[in-house]
Amino acid sequence: MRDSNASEGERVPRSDEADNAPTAELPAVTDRNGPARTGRAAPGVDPNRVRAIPEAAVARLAVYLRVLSAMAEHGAVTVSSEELSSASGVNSAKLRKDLSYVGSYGTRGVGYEVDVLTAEIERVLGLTRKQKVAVVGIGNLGHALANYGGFPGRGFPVEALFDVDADLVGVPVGGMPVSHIDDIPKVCAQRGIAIGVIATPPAAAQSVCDRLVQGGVQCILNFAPVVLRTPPHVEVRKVDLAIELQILSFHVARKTEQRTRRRVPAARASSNGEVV
Amino acid sequence: MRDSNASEGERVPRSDEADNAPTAELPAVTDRNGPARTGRAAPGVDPNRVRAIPEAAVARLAVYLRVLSAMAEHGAVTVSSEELSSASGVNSAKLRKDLSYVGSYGTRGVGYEVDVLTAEIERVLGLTRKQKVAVVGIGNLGHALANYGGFPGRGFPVEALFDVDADLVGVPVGGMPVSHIDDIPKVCAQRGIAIGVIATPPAAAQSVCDRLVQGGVQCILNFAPVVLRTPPHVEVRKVDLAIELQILSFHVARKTEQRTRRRVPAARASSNGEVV
DNA sequence: TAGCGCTTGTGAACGCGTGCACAAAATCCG
DNA sequence: CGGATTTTGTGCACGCGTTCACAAGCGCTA
Ligand SMILES: NC(=O)c1ccc[n+]([C@@H]2O[C@H](COP(=O)([O-])OP(=O)(O)OC[C@H]3O[C@@H](n4cnc5c(N)ncnc54)[C@H](O)[C@@H]3O)[C@@H](O)[C@H]2O)c1
Ligand SMILES: NC(=O)c1ccc[n+]([C@@H]2O[C@H](COP(=O)([O-])OP(=O)(O)OC[C@H]3O[C@@H](n4cnc5c(N)ncnc54)[C@H](O)[C@@H]3O)[C@@H](O)[C@H]2O)c1
Repeated sequence: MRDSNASEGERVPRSDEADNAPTAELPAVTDRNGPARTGRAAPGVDPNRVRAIPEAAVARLAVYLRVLSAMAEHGAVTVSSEELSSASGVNSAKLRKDLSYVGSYGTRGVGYEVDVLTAEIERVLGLTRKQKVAVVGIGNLGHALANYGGFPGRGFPVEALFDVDADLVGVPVGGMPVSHIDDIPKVCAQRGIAIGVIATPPAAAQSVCDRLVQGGVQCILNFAPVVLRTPPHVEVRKVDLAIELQILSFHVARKTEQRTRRRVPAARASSNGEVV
Repeated sequence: MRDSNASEGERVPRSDEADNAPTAELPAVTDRNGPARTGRAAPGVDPNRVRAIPEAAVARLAVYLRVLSAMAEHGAVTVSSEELSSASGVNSAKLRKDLSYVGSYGTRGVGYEVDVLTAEIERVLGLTRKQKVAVVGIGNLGHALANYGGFPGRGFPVEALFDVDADLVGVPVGGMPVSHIDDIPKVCAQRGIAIGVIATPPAAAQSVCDRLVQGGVQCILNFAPVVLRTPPHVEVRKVDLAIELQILSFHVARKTEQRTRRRVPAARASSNGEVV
């Protein structure tokens, strides 16, 4: 996904390490290792195993978390891998493999305790500490993001808003006044903001990104359809809706093409000889 | 990469065909979304198969398209794989491999003609025919989507809006009046809408999805944080912003954990001698 | 307590995507 | 006109993620 949106993780290294960089693409996901704190790594497990969690698995763990929380609200106490996987839309073997990255918190013959599993996934995903979010570009999309209750509700309080528009500065949006983009570095550093969301026009995105980095922001979620250049330590994820639509469009085209081909058996051959 | 988005189209097959689902995702990647080739996922060997383009490659092709269009505006006539790849944030070998799925339209020693390459990628992605889009749920997000010029501008005209709210029905948003969700099947079928975008509250998403499918929609872009169940022929991609934030949060956690461990030299060395 | 049925956890195989490295092709230039 | 130069296109190898299949483990029951 994957990604991403799967599909994804397209970070461009800044200038210096420009060309031969192995970089980007699946930026070396993890190596968390076992015990650390919080407790007993599963008994009998290789003591100092350094395990990397595939990014795709991280994305799915977040889905499991959402499903688990819905199940908990519904009163469920335990859940089997079969139930959880079908509710999450994945294969049960894959689910168990994903959970094995988290640790061994299931009971054979029974399943998983919903609250335990929830807590452990949250621990691994680093959700025990709330990450503060700043939104830059309070236009159509920025307004929606600022008003959205789903972020604070999931441990991502929106603690700063920025725009360049003088008419917007000072105006409260979603209960938070908009600041000017010149203050991005200062405000982000002061408030300890970890995640920056860019919802500005594409032309402004890179400069906004630079200021966020300057302010100590560690991750960026980018809605502007441009490739951002960042230093290696900053993680970037992009959400490009036009690309999503184009991927869907591709599938439509493929399907209708197949259907047409089936109806008209004598299709032409393309230049490279393959049947089209 | 999903992630992304994934990526990562997590479609759950409707009841009947339970396990062998092609899945697709990543997010992603993308990532974005994820794996699963675009060719027929048929278990049997399809002899004269359509060239299967990896979904990740499709996502990147869409990026190349955007970059190419920017280059064309800038007056570029030809472009080398090196230029295009660095502007797109990918490895040049990968870019050439991606383009090879499209065909051989480059000139060795020179590069690619911008307009030719653009046209060929558009052809492969099925962008030669405009795909009509409907947006359901004209709230915060739906408003932003309906007002967004980037969709029509890229060949995805928004041709219908729907909401359940009686106060909204009939009101024009972004130049298009809102219809009632009960009319989804009828209107979608009439106007030949291919892509449905779901921006309703999670609880309403599945029923909206069902109606879109009923109206003949072939693809769905889902913003509601729920797993949609659809018949096998309907392609679903999800955009879950909370999951994006959680993935970023995971990276933050990993980094700070590493940093902490490094500061506390009591850390053990792993068996293979590498510093942990 | 022993046996049985159920579910977890994971080793191992497989398949796919990525990156490397180079031959092929086309242009440039002397 | 032939060699040097540039850049494409791709065969191949490697590594990661997915999937299978099953042993290990736990609770229940007799
Ligand atoms: N609206 C959507 O549904 C949608 C969908 C996909 C992508 N996007 C992308 O998201 C971004 C925002 O879209 P939008 O529809 O909200 O645009 P918008 O024009 O409504 O809002 C942009 C906002 O950014 C502000 N801005 C302009 N320059 C700025 C700068 N240098 N620093 C800070 N703020 C600045 C503007 O004042 C405005 O408030 C765009 O890049 C767009 O391509 C939007
Ligand atoms: N706003 C964001 O930035 C954001 C971010 C991430 C995810 N989302 C998700 O996107 C979806 C929409 O978010 P929003 O902020 O726009 O919500 P919203 O409450 O502002 O808007 C929801 C709209 O859907 C309409 N609606 C309710 N039930 C409906 C039904 N059965 N059929 C059709 N329409 C119906 C409502 O009338 C309303 O207009 C939600 O699922 C939310 O979780 C939103």
